[in-house]
Amino acid sequence: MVRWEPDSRGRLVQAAMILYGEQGFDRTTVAEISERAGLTERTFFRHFTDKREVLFFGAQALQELLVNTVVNAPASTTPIEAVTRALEGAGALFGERREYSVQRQRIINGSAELQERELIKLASLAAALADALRQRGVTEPTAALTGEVAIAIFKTSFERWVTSSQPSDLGQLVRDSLDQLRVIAAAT
Amino acid sequence: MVRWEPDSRGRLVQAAMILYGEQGFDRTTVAEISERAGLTERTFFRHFTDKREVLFFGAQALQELLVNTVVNAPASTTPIEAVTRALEGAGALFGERREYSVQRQRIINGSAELQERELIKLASLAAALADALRQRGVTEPTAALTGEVAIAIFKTSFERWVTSSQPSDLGQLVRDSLDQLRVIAAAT
DNA sequence: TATAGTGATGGCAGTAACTGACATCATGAC
DNA sequence: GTCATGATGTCAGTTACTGCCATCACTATA
Repeated sequence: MVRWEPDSRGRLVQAAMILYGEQGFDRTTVAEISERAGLTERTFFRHFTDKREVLFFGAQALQELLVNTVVNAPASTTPIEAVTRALEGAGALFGERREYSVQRQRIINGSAELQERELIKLASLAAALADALRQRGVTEPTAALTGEVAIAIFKTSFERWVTSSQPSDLGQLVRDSLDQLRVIAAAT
Repeated sequence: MVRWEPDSRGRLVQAAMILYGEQGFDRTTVAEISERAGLTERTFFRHFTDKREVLFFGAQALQELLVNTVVNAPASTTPIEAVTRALEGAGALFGERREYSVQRQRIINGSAELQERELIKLASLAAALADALRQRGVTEPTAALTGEVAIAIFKTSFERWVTSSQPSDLGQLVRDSLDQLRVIAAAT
C-alpha cells in the first residue's frame, strides 16, 4: 500500500493556481491550498519557502538556460546580442504554454506581493546575465548595464506577448524590442 | 499640556533606520520600533502600510519630480534624453544626503524583502515615466521600453554611486550610463 | 529474515505581521 | 461652553511562517 499519493509538489502548484485564479491571491490561504492538495500546511512550507514561491518554482531553470546560452555564444557575439539571442531562445519555451503563461500573469498582475516576487526574480536574472557576460570577458559597467537592459527588453516583450489578442511569437517581439532600443538609444 | 510629542512619523522612521541598521531588518520587530519611538504598534501601521514602507515614504515625491521634469521638457527633446535629464536632476537631490543614501542602501541590500519593495517602487517609476512620455505624444512600444531603460540606467548608476569609494556625482554617472548604453546598443 | 536507517509527511505550539472595532481626550471651531 | 475632529491607545483576531518531535512505508544491509 502506498503511504502518500505521488507528486505532492505538483498537486500544491495546481491547487494554488486554481484557487489564486478563482479568489485572487490575497483571499486564498495556505490552509486552503494544502487541504485541496490533500496535504497539510506544514508540508506546503516544506516544498515552498512562502505562499508566493509556488508560482515561481520554474524560474531557476529559466535562469540556467539563459546563462548557458550566453556563456556558450560564439566569441564574436556582442554582449547585447548574446543576451537577446538567449531571450529569443527562451521565448520558444514559453510559446508552447501560452495559455498557462497568460493565466499565471493574470494572477500575478492581480497582486502587488506577487509582482514584487516576479521583479526580484527578474533582478536576479539580470545579475546572472551580467555574470555570464563577465565570464565572456565583458567588463564593467557594460556587463551590469547590459544585464539590466536585457530585462527591460524581456519585460516589455513579454507584456506585449501576453496581452496581444492575436497570437504572436515572443522571440520575434524580443528581436523587435532590440531594434526599437537601437532607435531609442541612437544619438540625435 | 501637549498630549503627544510631535512628528510621530519622523520618530518612527528614525527608530526604524537605527534598529534596522543595528540588528538587520529581519531581526527587528515593529513592536521594538514603536516602543523606541514612544508609540504603539497600532500607530505604526496607521502611518505605514507595512514594516518595509517606513524606508520608502519618499518614493512618491521622487516620482512626481521625475514625471514633472519629463512632462515639462522642451518639445524637441528625445524620449531617452527627457528621462535621462530627469534622472540627472534627481541625482542632485540624492547628492545632498549621500551618507543617508549609503546607510539606507546597506540596510536594503541586507534583506530580500526590502529589495523586493525597492524593485516595485522602481517598476512603478518606470510605468510613470512611460505615462509621462505618452503625454508628450510618444507612442508604444517606445514609451514603455524607454521607461524600463531609464530604470536600468538609474539602477546601475545609483549602484556605482553608492559603492564608489571616492565621492562622485550621480548626475555624471547617469550621463555616463547613457553614453554606455549608446555603445552597447549600437548595431555592429 | 531481522534490523536499522531514511525520507516524506503530520501534529502542535509559538512568533510576529497586520486588521477591525471601539475607547480616549487634547485641541480648535462655533 | 459645547461639540466635532483627529491622533492615539487597547484588544481581540487572522494568517503567514518556523521549530520540534512523532509516524511509518520503504530500502539497504547484515
